[in-house]
Amino acid sequence: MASDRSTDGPRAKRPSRSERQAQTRSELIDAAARVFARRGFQAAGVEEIAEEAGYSHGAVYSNFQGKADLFLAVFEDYMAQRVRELAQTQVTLPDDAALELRARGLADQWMDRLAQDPESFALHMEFIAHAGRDPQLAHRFGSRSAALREALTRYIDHYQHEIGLKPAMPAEDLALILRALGIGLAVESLVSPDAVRHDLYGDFVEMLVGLLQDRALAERSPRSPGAK
Amino acid sequence: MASDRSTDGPRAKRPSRSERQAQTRSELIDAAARVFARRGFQAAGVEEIAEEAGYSHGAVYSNFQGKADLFLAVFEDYMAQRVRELAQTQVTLPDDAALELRARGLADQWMDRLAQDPESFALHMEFIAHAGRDPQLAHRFGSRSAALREALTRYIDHYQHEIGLKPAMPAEDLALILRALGIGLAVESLVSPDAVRHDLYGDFVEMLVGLLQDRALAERSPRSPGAK
Amino acid sequence: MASDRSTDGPRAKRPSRSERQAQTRSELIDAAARVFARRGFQAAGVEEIAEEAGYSHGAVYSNFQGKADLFLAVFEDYMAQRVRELAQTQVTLPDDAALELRARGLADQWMDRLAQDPESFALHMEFIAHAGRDPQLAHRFGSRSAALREALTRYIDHYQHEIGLKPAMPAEDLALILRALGIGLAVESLVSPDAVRHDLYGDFVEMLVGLLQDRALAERSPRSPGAK
Amino acid sequence: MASDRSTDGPRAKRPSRSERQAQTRSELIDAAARVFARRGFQAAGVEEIAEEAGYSHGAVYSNFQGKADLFLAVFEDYMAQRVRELAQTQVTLPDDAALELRARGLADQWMDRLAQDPESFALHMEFIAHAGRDPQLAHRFGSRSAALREALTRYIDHYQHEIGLKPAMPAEDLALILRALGIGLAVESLVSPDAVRHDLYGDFVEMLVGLLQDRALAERSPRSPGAK
DNA sequence: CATGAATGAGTGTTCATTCAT
DNA sequence: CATGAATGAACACTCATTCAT
Repeated sequence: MASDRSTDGPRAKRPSRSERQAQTRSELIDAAARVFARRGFQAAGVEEIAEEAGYSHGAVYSNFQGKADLFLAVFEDYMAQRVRELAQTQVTLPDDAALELRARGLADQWMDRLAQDPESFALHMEFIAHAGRDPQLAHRFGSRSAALREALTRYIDHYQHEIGLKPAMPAEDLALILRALGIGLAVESLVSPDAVRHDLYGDFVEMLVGLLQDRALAERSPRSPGAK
Repeated sequence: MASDRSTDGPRAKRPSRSERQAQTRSELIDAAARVFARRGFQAAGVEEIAEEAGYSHGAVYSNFQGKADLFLAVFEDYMAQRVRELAQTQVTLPDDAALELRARGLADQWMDRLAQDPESFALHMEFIAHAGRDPQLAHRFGSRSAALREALTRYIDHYQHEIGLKPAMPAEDLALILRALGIGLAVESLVSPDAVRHDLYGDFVEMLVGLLQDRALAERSPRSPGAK
Repeated sequence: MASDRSTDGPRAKRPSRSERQAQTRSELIDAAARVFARRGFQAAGVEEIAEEAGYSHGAVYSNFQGKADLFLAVFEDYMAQRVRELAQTQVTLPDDAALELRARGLADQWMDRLAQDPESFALHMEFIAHAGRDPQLAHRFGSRSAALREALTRYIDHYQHEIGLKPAMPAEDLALILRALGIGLAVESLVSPDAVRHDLYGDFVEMLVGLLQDRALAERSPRSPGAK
Repeated sequence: MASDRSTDGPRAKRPSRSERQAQTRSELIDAAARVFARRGFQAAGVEEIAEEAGYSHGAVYSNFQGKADLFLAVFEDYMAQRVRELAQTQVTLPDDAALELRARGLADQWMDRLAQDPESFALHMEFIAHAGRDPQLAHRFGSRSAALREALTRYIDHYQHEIGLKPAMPAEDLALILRALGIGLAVESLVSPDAVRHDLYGDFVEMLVGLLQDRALAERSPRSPGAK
């Protein structure tokens, strides 16, 4: 929980120096998000970004270490947004929705976003490739990615518990697999846009969850000694 | 038509013009493969590649349209190699190996290669990101990728038929999913090297195939209440 | 619980406004002297200097017109120091020391300092070159240099009078020549460190003064080779 | 299919590739000399230089390692010119001119050039200061300077022998001293243009040579008993 | 007076590509 | 076909300086 340190009460008319800087920073991040998405990481010029935000390019260097640092700030915002979205989903969907449908819901959401905004995904891939040659950068990127992976893990864990699917596979692994699948499909659709049916991810996830549930049920019921 | 044969021995095959060119081309491709893997697509210099092959950079432009074209040639070779490898695997493994183990074999092979040579994967991701902003390039890249996808589809199809798994999911989709998963896990491990267990891919695939088989059996078994 | 600030110490001399400023100014100059010597005029950053002094870079602009102005202040201090040093030398050396040895003493002092701290000389050269394109700056620099030149002139004049060397060359010219020689040798040793013997300056000056004295004697008593 | 490969032998009208490059190189050097003199080393832009020569700035990087390398090439030409000039002087002046006048001739020549083209001198000082922080550069600069120093040494040596001045001071030292004096006076006149009389250098050199000659004569004369 | 956010001028260098030889 | 001189687009970053607080 954050506390407000302001002493001048609720009506601070004049933005203080640090408020103004926070605003500048945030405007730069927003502008950068647009320009990076539009042009890609490497093709985007620092000047171009600053201009989009209505500042001189020097302002970028006043607020960030450099282009890569600015990108990471954009990415951090983006991931925070995704985490919030996931929490939202958890609340929105009826809690008693069939597990398959919840899972497919997340998958479809991913594919929808991809269809709507393939640039952002391409951008992230580009940055990963860029960071792949720079361990320091890779690490900074990775730690920002972790938040979402962990949120997804918690999400899955929650339902696994509820339904008793647990034994099939640790939530952590499942979360990783599902995310990896989403990423992989996105890559494939970047390369061969027509090769990836929009529903494929959802179909597969739904099927997978169904299979896991069936098995869980079968294992609990002593009557059917099962296959094999 | 043959030109003048000089007398430098019966079997000293004097390379013809086109043979010589094919040789140059192939030397350039090999050199490029090394340099691209070592330095990345964008960081690799045309000069550097030509030098590695023992030519001047101009030679590259005599044999390829440019850097991207050279890359595609390298990639084509690489994919052809992978296809050949897949065929080899099909032959090597005992044909009666449990399906799960075959599937896991492929998955493990992928992870092994990734562990050994992460650079190549990073390279391909980099190029995909690069091509992502250039539809023409993306298409050229995609069509080179297709070959492997198709080979994998045929491979899966073969076993699905044999075992009667067919209904669960079209071979094509399954191939796509499995590949996507491999790619996604590779991406994750690029970003967070420690987050991806080496066996995870194999474990999952083995489990998945097991589940599918179980279901197929169950569906055929009279005792189970009708299919969904 | 924070304690009260105003109770620290009984009668700590509270610096007045202008004393405080003079102190800041002087701290900045000292810090600048170190940083300029270490990094050179152009490579030294205003920020770096301010940091060395424990201020923000803005403090520099509150106390000086800019970087060049700060440099001139440093240079002024430096020259004042040299002038004081010259006066000191005048007092220290036995007044009846042979003129040759006095002259050589100054020369050797110059070479010693150069050997110990070539950076300062390089710094001055750099600034001269910088100011060379800016007449206003050159003039400001020149007027600070003049003080030392004049002090040296007076110094020489004093002994010329005493010994009656006067006619050979005006003290002003001789001072200029001797200084120029020192500067030129320093430049040479900057460019080719091994080309300049450490004693060369002293040897030459000693010889020169000897020659001048001989001639003065000869002129006064054309016929009698007087004793020294 | 006759080619228009001409067989025109020695009178090749068309400049060969390497001739053309030599020409480009030389044009760039000439242009650089002008721009460097006009604007200074650091203020001169590579683009500006290339433009002055009628090439793209890339041509500079095709022919030189970079800006500093280009400068060194300019400087090399400049020094070669000075060496040639010195040889010329040796030939031009009547060989029986009084030694004092020869010496003063060189000094005056130096001051004349300085008066005419102070920029070149300022430029060299600037580069020395620049190179002062980069030992590698300093060395490259120094070795180009050496040629002139050596030529001057030989020049002096020649006349010292002839007249029997030798013992006073080794030619090498004298050459160094005279050059250093010229350089130092140039520096002084850069800093305080009015402080340096144009004739001062010549006057001093003339006097110095006179003194040395007198002493040499005195030492040879049997009448002076005091010779060591 | 000191601070520091923002400015913006200033630039050498790399490198894919072209084209005359 | 191979060569390599020349092109020219592209660019992140530094840093002295200003000015509102």
